[in-house]
Amino acid sequence: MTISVPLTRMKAGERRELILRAATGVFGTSGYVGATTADVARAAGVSQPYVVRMFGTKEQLFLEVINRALELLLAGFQSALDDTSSDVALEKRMGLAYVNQLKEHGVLLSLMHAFVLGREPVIGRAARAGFMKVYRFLREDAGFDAAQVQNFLASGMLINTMIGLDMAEDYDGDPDVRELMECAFPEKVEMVRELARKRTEG
Amino acid sequence: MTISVPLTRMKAGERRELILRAATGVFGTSGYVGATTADVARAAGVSQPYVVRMFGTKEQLFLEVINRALELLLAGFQSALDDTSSDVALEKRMGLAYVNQLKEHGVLLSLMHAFVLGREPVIGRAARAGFMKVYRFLREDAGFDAAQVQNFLASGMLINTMIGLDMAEDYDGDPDVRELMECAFPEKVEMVRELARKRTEG
DNA sequence: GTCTATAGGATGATAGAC
DNA sequence: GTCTATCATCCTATAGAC
Repeated sequence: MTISVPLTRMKAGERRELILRAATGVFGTSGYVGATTADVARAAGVSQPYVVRMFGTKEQLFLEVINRALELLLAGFQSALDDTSSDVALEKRMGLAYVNQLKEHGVLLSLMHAFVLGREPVIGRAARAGFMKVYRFLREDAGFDAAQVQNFLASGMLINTMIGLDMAEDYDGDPDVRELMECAFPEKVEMVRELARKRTEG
Repeated sequence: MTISVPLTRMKAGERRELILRAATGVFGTSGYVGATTADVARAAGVSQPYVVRMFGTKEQLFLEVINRALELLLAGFQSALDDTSSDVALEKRMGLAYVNQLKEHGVLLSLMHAFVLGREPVIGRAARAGFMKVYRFLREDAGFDAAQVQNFLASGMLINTMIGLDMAEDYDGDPDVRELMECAFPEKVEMVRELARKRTEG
């Protein structure tokens, strides 16, 4: 009698997280429509039907991806809020928390893709609700005033855009791009460029 | 002998502009991947194969759409730059020129969709080049300093995001949304809401 | 829990008539 | 210049075995 359990078996919860991470990267790169469930499956090392089986539909998978991204983002903000040890201003700590989300590719970009699909009935509603959740966290929990929130979110959207553009591809080292990025996220430019380099090589 | 020319005939140049306008709206709503050539054809009142015939591929059509959008945007900026009659500050005039592009649906959103597709080989390159064109116009022609450009572009990306989210759909009249939008484009909130209303009704 | 096979639907693009 | 018909591809989702 041989062991019939495949070596690749694991608990559903673990696979779920694995697939969600993979999906985050894929949706971040290709967007909701452009990403295929087969892309996600390949990235996660499972079969395409399994992805669908586990999440029901591609749409539901995407919703879980952006909900997870929101949780990560708000958790990062909450940590920045709680960390009163450093003497760095709150606004700056929050900015760093935002940029730190770039460590996992697709977290911010998946959200960005959702944010420009407001006319999709289901995704649009979720995207608006998610955006407002962030807004209210900044306004209420973090205590930002209206101008601060606007500034903060605007910078965030510019960062998203430049990451989405994949600026490092054609303009790595371009002084104009460098100037723009330093303005948008000083102290973090090196980290961003390094991430881009790592991807190009890997 | 009867007239065999269909009533719908027109010169290619006119149809071209007609289709480009329609495509701008469709791509703005659904994004590059989500928009279909059939959607564009329907919006333009022509057949789907005709759209493909005229532009070669969907990709080339999209490239023409974003190039046209860039031309409109830069032309608007140039006008704001030339108009020295008013005593409004240049930065503000440029901001109004930006928001005025909302009058044609899809101009800003098509660009935004392109901006988050940096990893698409062809579209990504065009998107980066277009973004840098705007950047250099602001920096050199308009004479903005680094911080001004960063601020201006950040506000622009936030505006794009809120338009893309279609905020008016669920949050029309919400005081939080109103506050955020007034911050982002004062004097223009009414115009934007009116456009949203017109769409909902029409 | 995970896979293979495949159905079913949409979509980009071509062929060819008028 | 514009349309109808149609092909080939791709992709989501289902069925069912192990």
